[in-house]
Amino acid sequence: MSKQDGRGRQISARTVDDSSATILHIDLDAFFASVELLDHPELAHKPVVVGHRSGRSVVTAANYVARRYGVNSAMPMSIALRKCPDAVVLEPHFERYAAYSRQVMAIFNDLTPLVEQLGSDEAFLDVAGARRLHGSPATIGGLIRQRVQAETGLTCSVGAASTKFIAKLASGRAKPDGLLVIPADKALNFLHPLPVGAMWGVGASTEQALTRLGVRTIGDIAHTPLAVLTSSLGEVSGHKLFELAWARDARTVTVEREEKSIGHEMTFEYDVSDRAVLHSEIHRLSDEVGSRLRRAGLVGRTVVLKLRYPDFSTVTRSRTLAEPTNVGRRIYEEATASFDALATRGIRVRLIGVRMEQLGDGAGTAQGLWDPDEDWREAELALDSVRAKFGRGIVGPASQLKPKRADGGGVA
DNA sequence: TCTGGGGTCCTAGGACCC
DNA sequence: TCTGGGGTCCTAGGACCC
Repeated sequence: MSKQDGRGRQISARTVDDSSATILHIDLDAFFASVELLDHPELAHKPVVVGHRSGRSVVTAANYVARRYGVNSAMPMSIALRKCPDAVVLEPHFERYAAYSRQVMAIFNDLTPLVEQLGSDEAFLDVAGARRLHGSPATIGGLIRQRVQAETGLTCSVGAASTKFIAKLASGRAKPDGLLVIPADKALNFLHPLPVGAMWGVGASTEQALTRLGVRTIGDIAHTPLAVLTSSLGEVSGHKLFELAWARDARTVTVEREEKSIGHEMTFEYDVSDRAVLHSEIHRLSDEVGSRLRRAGLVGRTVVLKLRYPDFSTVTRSRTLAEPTNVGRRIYEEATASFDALATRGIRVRLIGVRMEQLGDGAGTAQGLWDPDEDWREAELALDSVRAKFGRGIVGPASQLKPKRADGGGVA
């Protein structure tokens, strides 16, 4: 088995000792865009972005051609189209992505049970125990790349190292369609020249704070006194960054992690001030959160309401219940109470969200039982609340009563 | 240029108890 | 009358990631 560098070029397997690099990080290349291109191969050499063309949407994914124009995921669509007016915009198909994701994760699980999935397009694998069966880490990485390509038509990039952090950076450097092995004794050579922004956990804000300290590379972090880092970034973040800068990362590959919160939120296409509309939206979101809790067999104790105003400032209000619940109606009551305490007349809202925290096992409680009628009844209640406001049989003013979702779909 | 939706984690202040 | 220190829970905000 040979290895490949970051552009898919073959390099000799004998040049690298991969025996220490038993953690793989695998990342599908431009995942959503690549799935769309399977259906539109004629667009492969054109700039393609996945997302909605309309007002407030952002780029969900961009292929590598589009990225050459400076287009990236999470970028506002309006900016992306200004940077790349010829980009082909494709609507997302999340269920298809989920199906491909399951298929790819199944390939990983074929090779080792130690798979930690991150989102829909990434995973860490611990292949230390899979070596006898499948070969060295680089061999397994190559095998995965072949199988993913052959069975789905998608390409992925693989990083192999002795820690999660280095493996993740390595897959990033291997992109697109590459494999990169970083043996343990080469980790610092690889790590120290990289800019601080490459670090996991360093975003725009932390990068600014580090720049103020004159710290530009990961090597600079490693040679900054720990006390300087902690006083500027906080105790925990300072320690973490310092340890990672010396390639010390004890995190293991964890197969299952329990959920800490479940929530839904939505951005209106136009700012909404009508309280009846906002109430019924809180109702819809609460019902969705409730039914997701029930499906997962969970209950929650803290209800969080989130509002974002037209100036993009965001507030949250939370209420902790004496008794945990998974009933949409209860969630709605608490979220609405928070809303009413917060929202003055004429307030305009850009985004509204409902989240449930402090989750616990709902099995064995009365509320853990699934009531198939409940969502239906609550949908009726939501309608009633709107009718009570405007009178039965009218649906106006349409622009306010039917907030369009940012994705263009209507809301009942 | 104007910012989605799903999350996790950290900080800091205040209440409350011992 | 003035005042401690630790621990836990709750709340709000913000950074960050995919």
